[in-house]
Amino acid sequence: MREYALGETLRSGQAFRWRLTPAGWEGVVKARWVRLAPETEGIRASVAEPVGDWRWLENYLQTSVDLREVTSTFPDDPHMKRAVAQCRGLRLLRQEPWECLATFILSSTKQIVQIQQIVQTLCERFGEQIPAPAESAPAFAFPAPERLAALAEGELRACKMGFRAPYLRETARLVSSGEINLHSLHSHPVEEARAELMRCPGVGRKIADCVLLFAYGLQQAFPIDVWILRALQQLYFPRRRPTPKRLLKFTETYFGANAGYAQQYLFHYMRTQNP
DNA sequence: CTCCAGGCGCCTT
DNA sequence: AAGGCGCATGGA
Repeated sequence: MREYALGETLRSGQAFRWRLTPAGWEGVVKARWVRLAPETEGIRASVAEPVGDWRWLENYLQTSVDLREVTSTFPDDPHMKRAVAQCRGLRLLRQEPWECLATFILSSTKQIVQIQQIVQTLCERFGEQIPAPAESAPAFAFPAPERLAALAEGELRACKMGFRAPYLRETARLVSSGEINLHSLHSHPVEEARAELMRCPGVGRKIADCVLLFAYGLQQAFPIDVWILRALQQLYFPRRRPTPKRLLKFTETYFGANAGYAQQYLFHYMRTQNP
């Protein structure tokens, strides 16, 4: 593994369950409690129970991705150069599809801190408790779709998710019933996979693209949220205001083979720039 | 107080 | 097709 900006990656708005403690970043991956701490050579990982095979974590963290190779495919313009300089070591995680889909349904018109709070409450109330060190806070798996589908809407609303509650509940039902199969999306063309995700209520183009990128690693996905919209308009279209359709076409052609990665660098660049 | 947040669904033109 | 608006909730 080469450079890895662990803290930047874990709190860059991709995943919402990582908390910084004096001992490191604590979170849950594939129903396992994990603590991560950066070291001079790599990342030190602690778990609650012994594991022999670490591929689940290497895959989640995407440690084997060569970032220089990725960023070398970015367009050669001053904005991307600055973004790359500012985001050195930033990576895309590879998350579990269900958790990613559910948490991004909860993300609409919410600030990242708020999303984290909602997700934490949801997991504490409805997730299975999992082994964690005694000195650590109790840990919970992300609730299975079956569990959320069986809840009353009011139980979800009590987690402060507001109007997103019926969206999450119905999506949980679609997934748990098998009407939508998240495991089969890997083998579909990206347009089909996107359309399938968008069958879920509360999932439009932006959230579908987040799931395609953050859970399936599809680099053709380029989520356009308010931050990216501002970035594109300010950096690439300072004079004219292109239509959303035109803007989408631009992102599909301009950012290259790792467009999804470029999007995450732009997002983080915009959010960490001047106030 | 108002404005906005990693949007979406639905209703008008 | 394109634009406007309401939706819960909380922070700035």
